[in-house]
Amino acid sequence: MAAMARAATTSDAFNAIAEPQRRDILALLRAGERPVTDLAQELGMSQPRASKHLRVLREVGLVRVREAGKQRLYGLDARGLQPVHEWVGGFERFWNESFDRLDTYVQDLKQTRQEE
Amino acid sequence: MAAMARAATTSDAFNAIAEPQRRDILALLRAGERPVTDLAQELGMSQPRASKHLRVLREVGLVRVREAGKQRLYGLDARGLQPVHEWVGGFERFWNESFDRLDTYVQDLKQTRQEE
DNA sequence: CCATCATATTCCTATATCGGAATACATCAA
DNA sequence: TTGATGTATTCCGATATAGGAATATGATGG
Repeated sequence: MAAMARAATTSDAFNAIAEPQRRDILALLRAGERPVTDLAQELGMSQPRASKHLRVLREVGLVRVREAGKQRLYGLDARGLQPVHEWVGGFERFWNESFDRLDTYVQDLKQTRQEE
Repeated sequence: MAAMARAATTSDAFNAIAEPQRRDILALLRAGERPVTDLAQELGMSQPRASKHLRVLREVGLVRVREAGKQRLYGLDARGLQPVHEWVGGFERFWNESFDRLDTYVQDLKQTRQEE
Protein backbone atom coordinates (compact mmCIF):
# COMPACT_ATOMS: atom_id res chain seq x y z
CA MET A 1 0.00 0.00 0.00
CA ALA A 2 2.58 2.49 1.07
CA ALA A 3 3.66 3.42 -2.43
CA MET A 4 7.09 4.72 -1.70
CA ALA A 5 8.45 7.82 -3.31
CA ARG A 6 11.82 9.46 -3.05
CA ALA A 7 13.26 9.42 0.44
CA ALA A 8 12.68 12.52 2.53
CA THR A 9 15.29 15.22 2.35
CA THR A 10 15.36 15.05 6.11
CA SER A 11 16.07 11.35 6.26
CA ASP A 12 19.76 11.59 5.69
CA ALA A 13 22.75 13.85 5.39
CA PHE A 14 23.05 12.41 1.89
CA ASN A 15 19.59 13.60 0.99
CA ALA A 16 19.94 16.92 2.73
CA ILE A 17 23.07 17.92 0.86
CA ALA A 18 21.67 16.87 -2.49
CA GLU A 19 20.19 20.34 -2.81
CA PRO A 20 22.75 22.89 -4.05
CA GLN A 21 21.43 25.80 -2.05
CA ARG A 22 21.66 23.83 1.14
CA ARG A 23 25.27 23.10 0.31
CA ASP A 24 25.80 26.80 -0.19
CA ILE A 25 24.32 27.52 3.20
CA LEU A 26 26.56 25.00 4.89
CA ALA A 27 29.59 26.41 3.14
CA LEU A 28 28.75 29.90 4.30
CA LEU A 29 28.31 28.77 7.86
CA ARG A 30 31.92 27.70 8.04
CA ALA A 31 32.75 31.33 8.53
CA GLY A 32 30.65 31.44 11.68
CA GLU A 33 27.13 31.75 12.96
CA ARG A 34 24.63 33.76 11.01
CA PRO A 35 20.99 34.80 11.12
CA VAL A 36 18.60 33.74 8.39
CA THR A 37 18.28 37.13 6.78
CA ASP A 38 22.01 37.36 6.39
CA LEU A 39 22.23 34.02 4.66
CA ALA A 40 19.28 34.76 2.45
CA GLN A 41 20.72 38.02 1.29
CA GLU A 42 24.20 36.64 0.76
CA LEU A 43 22.86 33.80 -1.35
CA GLY A 44 20.29 35.85 -3.17
CA MET A 45 17.27 33.93 -2.00
CA SER A 46 14.10 34.94 -0.23
CA GLN A 47 13.90 34.69 3.52
CA PRO A 48 11.20 32.00 3.59
CA ARG A 49 13.26 29.96 1.22
CA ALA A 50 16.31 30.18 3.42
CA SER A 51 14.22 29.33 6.46
CA LYS A 52 12.89 26.22 4.79
CA HIS A 53 16.31 25.00 3.81
CA LEU A 54 17.58 25.66 7.30
CA ARG A 55 14.73 23.64 8.72
CA VAL A 56 15.82 20.66 6.68
CA LEU A 57 19.41 21.11 7.74
CA ARG A 58 18.32 21.40 11.35
CA GLU A 59 16.25 18.24 11.16
CA VAL A 60 19.19 16.20 9.93
CA GLY A 61 21.41 17.83 12.51
CA LEU A 62 23.80 19.60 10.19
CA VAL A 63 22.93 22.93 11.69
CA ARG A 64 21.95 24.17 15.10
CA VAL A 65 20.22 27.30 16.30
CA ARG A 66 20.97 29.65 19.11
CA GLU A 67 18.61 32.36 20.27
CA ALA A 68 20.21 35.76 20.43
CA GLY A 69 17.63 38.36 21.26
CA LYS A 70 15.51 39.07 18.28
CA GLN A 71 17.68 36.89 16.13
CA ARG A 72 18.27 33.20 15.76
CA LEU A 73 21.84 32.41 14.93
CA TYR A 74 22.44 29.34 12.82
CA GLY A 75 25.67 27.48 13.25
CA LEU A 76 27.33 24.58 11.53
CA ASP A 77 27.36 21.11 13.02
CA ALA A 78 29.42 19.21 10.50
CA ARG A 79 29.56 15.92 12.36
CA GLY A 80 26.83 14.50 10.19
CA LEU A 81 29.03 14.97 7.17
CA GLN A 82 31.69 12.63 8.40
CA PRO A 83 29.84 9.43 7.43
CA VAL A 84 29.29 10.88 3.98
CA HIS A 85 32.97 11.65 3.67
CA GLU A 86 33.87 8.16 4.77
CA TRP A 87 31.49 6.49 2.38
CA VAL A 88 32.68 8.48 -0.60
CA GLY A 89 36.26 8.05 0.55
CA GLY A 90 35.81 4.33 0.12
CA PHE A 91 36.01 4.95 -3.62
CA GLU A 92 39.14 7.01 -3.59
CA ARG A 93 41.40 4.47 -5.16
CA PHE A 94 38.89 3.84 -7.91
CA TRP A 95 38.74 7.30 -9.35
CA ASN A 96 42.47 7.17 -9.90
CA GLU A 97 42.62 3.62 -11.12
CA SER A 98 39.66 3.71 -13.45
CA PHE A 99 41.40 5.93 -15.95
CA ASP A 100 43.31 3.12 -17.61
CA ARG A 101 40.30 0.87 -17.50
CA LEU A 102 38.09 3.47 -19.05
CA ASP A 103 40.63 4.22 -21.71
CA THR A 104 40.86 0.62 -22.78
CA TYR A 105 37.12 0.46 -22.68
CA VAL A 106 36.80 3.41 -25.02
CA GLN A 107 39.45 1.97 -27.31
CA ASP A 108 37.56 -1.29 -27.47
CA LEU A 109 34.40 0.53 -28.34
CA LYS A 110 36.00 2.40 -31.21
CA GLN A 111 37.57 -0.72 -32.55
CA THR A 112 34.34 -2.64 -32.33
CA ARG A 113 32.54 0.08 -34.25
CA GLN A 114 35.14 0.18 -36.99
CA GLU A 115 34.91 -3.54 -37.42
CA GLU A 116 31.22 -3.37 -38.04
CA MET B 1 4.64 28.72 -14.24
CA ALA B 2 7.61 26.44 -13.96
CA ALA B 3 6.90 25.30 -10.44
CA MET B 4 10.16 23.70 -9.55
CA ALA B 5 10.32 20.44 -7.70
CA ARG B 6 13.21 18.50 -6.28
CA ALA B 7 16.17 18.27 -8.62
CA ALA B 8 16.37 15.19 -10.79
CA THR B 9 18.26 12.24 -9.42
CA THR B 10 20.20 12.28 -12.65
CA SER B 11 21.27 15.88 -12.33
CA ASP B 12 24.15 15.28 -10.02
CA ALA B 13 26.34 12.73 -8.34
CA PHE B 14 25.02 14.25 -5.11
CA ASN B 15 21.46 13.44 -6.07
CA ALA B 16 22.28 10.05 -7.50
CA ILE B 17 23.96 8.79 -4.33
CA ALA B 18 21.21 10.08 -2.11
CA GLU B 19 19.41 6.80 -2.66
CA PRO B 20 20.72 4.03 -0.36
CA GLN B 21 20.24 1.22 -2.85
CA ARG B 22 22.25 3.05 -5.43
CA ARG B 23 25.02 3.43 -2.90
CA ASP B 24 24.83 -0.29 -2.29
CA ILE B 25 25.15 -0.97 -5.98
CA LEU B 26 28.19 1.25 -6.29
CA ALA B 27 29.77 -0.41 -3.29
CA LEU B 28 29.26 -3.84 -4.79
CA LEU B 29 30.77 -2.78 -8.08
CA ARG B 30 34.08 -2.09 -6.41
CA ALA B 31 34.62 -5.83 -6.52
CA GLY B 32 34.38 -5.78 -10.30
CA GLU B 33 31.94 -5.77 -13.15
CA ARG B 34 28.61 -7.46 -12.71
CA PRO B 35 25.42 -8.13 -14.64
CA VAL B 36 22.11 -6.75 -13.43
CA THR B 37 20.68 -10.02 -12.24
CA ASP B 38 23.68 -10.61 -10.05
CA LEU B 39 23.38 -7.25 -8.42
CA ALA B 40 19.65 -7.60 -7.96
CA GLN B 41 19.97 -10.95 -6.30
CA GLU B 42 22.86 -9.94 -4.09
CA LEU B 43 20.97 -6.91 -2.87
CA GLY B 44 17.61 -8.59 -2.61
CA MET B 45 15.82 -6.40 -5.09
CA SER B 46 13.87 -7.15 -8.23
CA GLN B 47 15.61 -7.02 -11.58
CA PRO B 48 13.60 -4.09 -12.94
CA ARG B 49 14.38 -2.17 -9.81
CA ALA B 50 18.08 -2.77 -10.20
CA SER B 51 17.90 -1.83 -13.87
CA LYS B 52 16.25 1.45 -13.01
CA HIS B 53 18.84 2.33 -10.42
CA LEU B 54 21.59 1.45 -12.84
CA ARG B 55 20.06 3.71 -15.43
CA VAL B 56 20.28 6.63 -13.07
CA LEU B 57 23.86 5.78 -12.23
CA ARG B 58 24.68 5.49 -15.89
CA GLU B 59 23.14 8.85 -16.68
CA VAL B 60 25.27 10.62 -14.10
CA GLY B 61 28.29 8.68 -15.27
CA LEU B 62 29.01 6.75 -12.12
CA VAL B 63 28.64 3.48 -13.94
CA ARG B 64 29.27 2.25 -17.45
CA VAL B 65 28.08 -0.78 -19.37
CA ARG B 66 29.85 -3.28 -21.49
CA GLU B 67 28.10 -5.79 -23.72
CA ALA B 68 29.18 -9.33 -23.13
CA GLY B 69 27.07 -11.68 -25.15
CA LYS B 70 23.69 -12.04 -23.61
CA GLN B 71 24.74 -10.04 -20.62
CA ARG B 72 25.50 -6.43 -19.96
CA LEU B 73 28.27 -5.97 -17.47
CA TYR B 74 28.09 -2.90 -15.29
CA GLY B 75 31.28 -1.39 -14.03
CA LEU B 76 32.19 1.38 -11.67
CA ASP B 77 33.34 4.77 -12.85
CA ALA B 78 34.05 6.53 -9.62
CA ARG B 79 35.45 9.74 -11.04
CA GLY B 80 32.14 11.50 -10.48
CA LEU B 81 32.51 10.90 -6.77
CA GLN B 82 35.66 12.91 -6.47
CA PRO B 83 33.93 16.31 -6.45
CA VAL B 84 31.60 15.04 -3.77
CA HIS B 85 34.53 13.90 -1.71
CA GLU B 86 36.22 17.24 -2.11
CA TRP B 87 33.15 19.22 -1.16
CA VAL B 88 32.50 17.21 1.95
CA GLY B 89 36.20 17.23 2.75
CA GLY B 90 35.97 20.98 3.03
CA PHE B 91 34.25 20.44 6.35
CA GLU B 92 36.76 18.03 7.80
CA ARG B 93 38.22 20.34 10.38
CA PHE B 94 34.77 21.19 11.64
CA TRP B 95 33.68 17.75 12.66
CA ASN B 96 36.95 17.15 14.45
CA GLU B 97 36.39 20.02 16.77
CA SER B 98 34.08 19.37 19.69
CA PHE B 99 31.39 21.89 20.22
CA ASP B 100 32.94 23.81 23.05
CA ARG B 101 36.08 23.99 21.01
CA LEU B 102 34.16 25.16 18.02
CA ASP B 103 32.63 27.91 20.07
CA THR B 104 35.96 29.04 21.36
CA TYR B 105 37.36 28.82 17.89
CA VAL B 106 34.71 31.18 16.66
CA GLN B 107 35.32 33.46 19.60
CA ASP B 108 39.00 33.48 18.83
CA LEU B 109 38.29 34.36 15.25
CA LYS B 110 36.20 37.32 16.25
CA GLN B 111 38.80 38.50 18.70
CA THR B 112 41.56 38.11 16.19
CA ARG B 113 39.65 40.18 13.72
CA GLN B 114 39.06 42.94 16.24
CA GLU B 115 42.72 43.03 17.10
CA GLU B 116 43.76 43.52 13.53
C1' DC C 1 -0.36 47.83 24.38
C1' DC C 2 1.59 48.86 19.87
C1' DA C 3 4.68 49.10 16.13
C1' DT C 4 8.61 47.06 14.27
C1' DC C 5 11.87 43.97 13.12
C1' DA C 6 13.26 38.85 12.57
C1' DT C 7 11.85 34.46 11.51
C1' DA C 8 8.73 30.49 10.70
C1' DT C 9 4.80 28.43 8.67
C1' DT C 10 0.88 27.53 5.66
C1' DC C 11 -1.34 27.02 1.21
C1' DC C 12 -0.63 26.15 -3.41
C1' DT C 13 1.05 23.76 -7.83
C1' DA C 14 4.05 21.44 -11.12
C1' DT C 15 7.22 18.02 -11.14
C1' DA C 16 9.65 13.78 -10.22
C1' DT C 17 10.48 10.38 -7.74
C1' DC C 18 10.37 4.84 -6.24
C1' DG C 19 8.22 0.62 -6.51
C1' DG C 20 5.45 -3.34 -8.49
C1' DA C 21 3.56 -5.71 -12.34
C1' DA C 22 3.42 -6.61 -16.87
C1' DT C 23 5.63 -6.44 -21.01
C1' DA C 24 8.88 -5.32 -24.56
C1' DC C 25 13.41 -6.03 -26.38
C1' DA C 26 17.69 -8.55 -27.26
C1' DT C 27 20.68 -12.42 -27.67
C1' DC C 28 21.97 -16.99 -27.88
C1' DA C 29 21.17 -22.21 -28.67
C1' DA C 30 19.20 -26.06 -30.86
C1' DT D 1 11.98 -20.57 -36.23
C1' DT D 2 11.21 -21.48 -31.53
C1' DG D 3 12.35 -21.35 -26.88
C1' DA D 4 14.99 -19.74 -23.13
C1' DT D 5 17.48 -16.46 -20.82
C1' DG D 6 18.97 -11.67 -19.59
C1' DT D 7 17.73 -6.99 -19.52
C1' DA D 8 15.17 -2.60 -20.25
C1' DT D 9 10.98 -0.12 -20.45
C1' DT D 10 6.21 1.32 -19.79
C1' DC D 11 2.17 2.19 -17.03
C1' DC D 12 0.53 3.16 -12.70
C1' DG D 13 -0.15 5.31 -7.99
C1' DA D 14 1.26 7.46 -3.72
C1' DT D 15 4.33 10.62 -1.94
C1' DA D 16 6.93 14.80 -1.23
C1' DT D 17 9.55 17.91 -2.88
C1' DA D 18 10.95 23.40 -4.03
C1' DG D 19 9.37 27.76 -4.72
C1' DG D 20 6.31 31.97 -4.37
C1' DA D 21 3.01 34.59 -1.88
C1' DA D 22 0.76 35.56 2.03
C1' DT D 23 0.50 35.17 6.68
C1' DA D 24 1.50 33.78 11.31
C1' DT D 25 4.55 33.75 15.25
C1' DG D 26 7.91 35.84 18.18
C1' DA D 27 10.76 39.18 20.50
C1' DT D 28 12.08 44.05 21.42
C1' DG D 29 11.69 48.87 22.46
C1' DG D 30 8.94 52.60 23.41
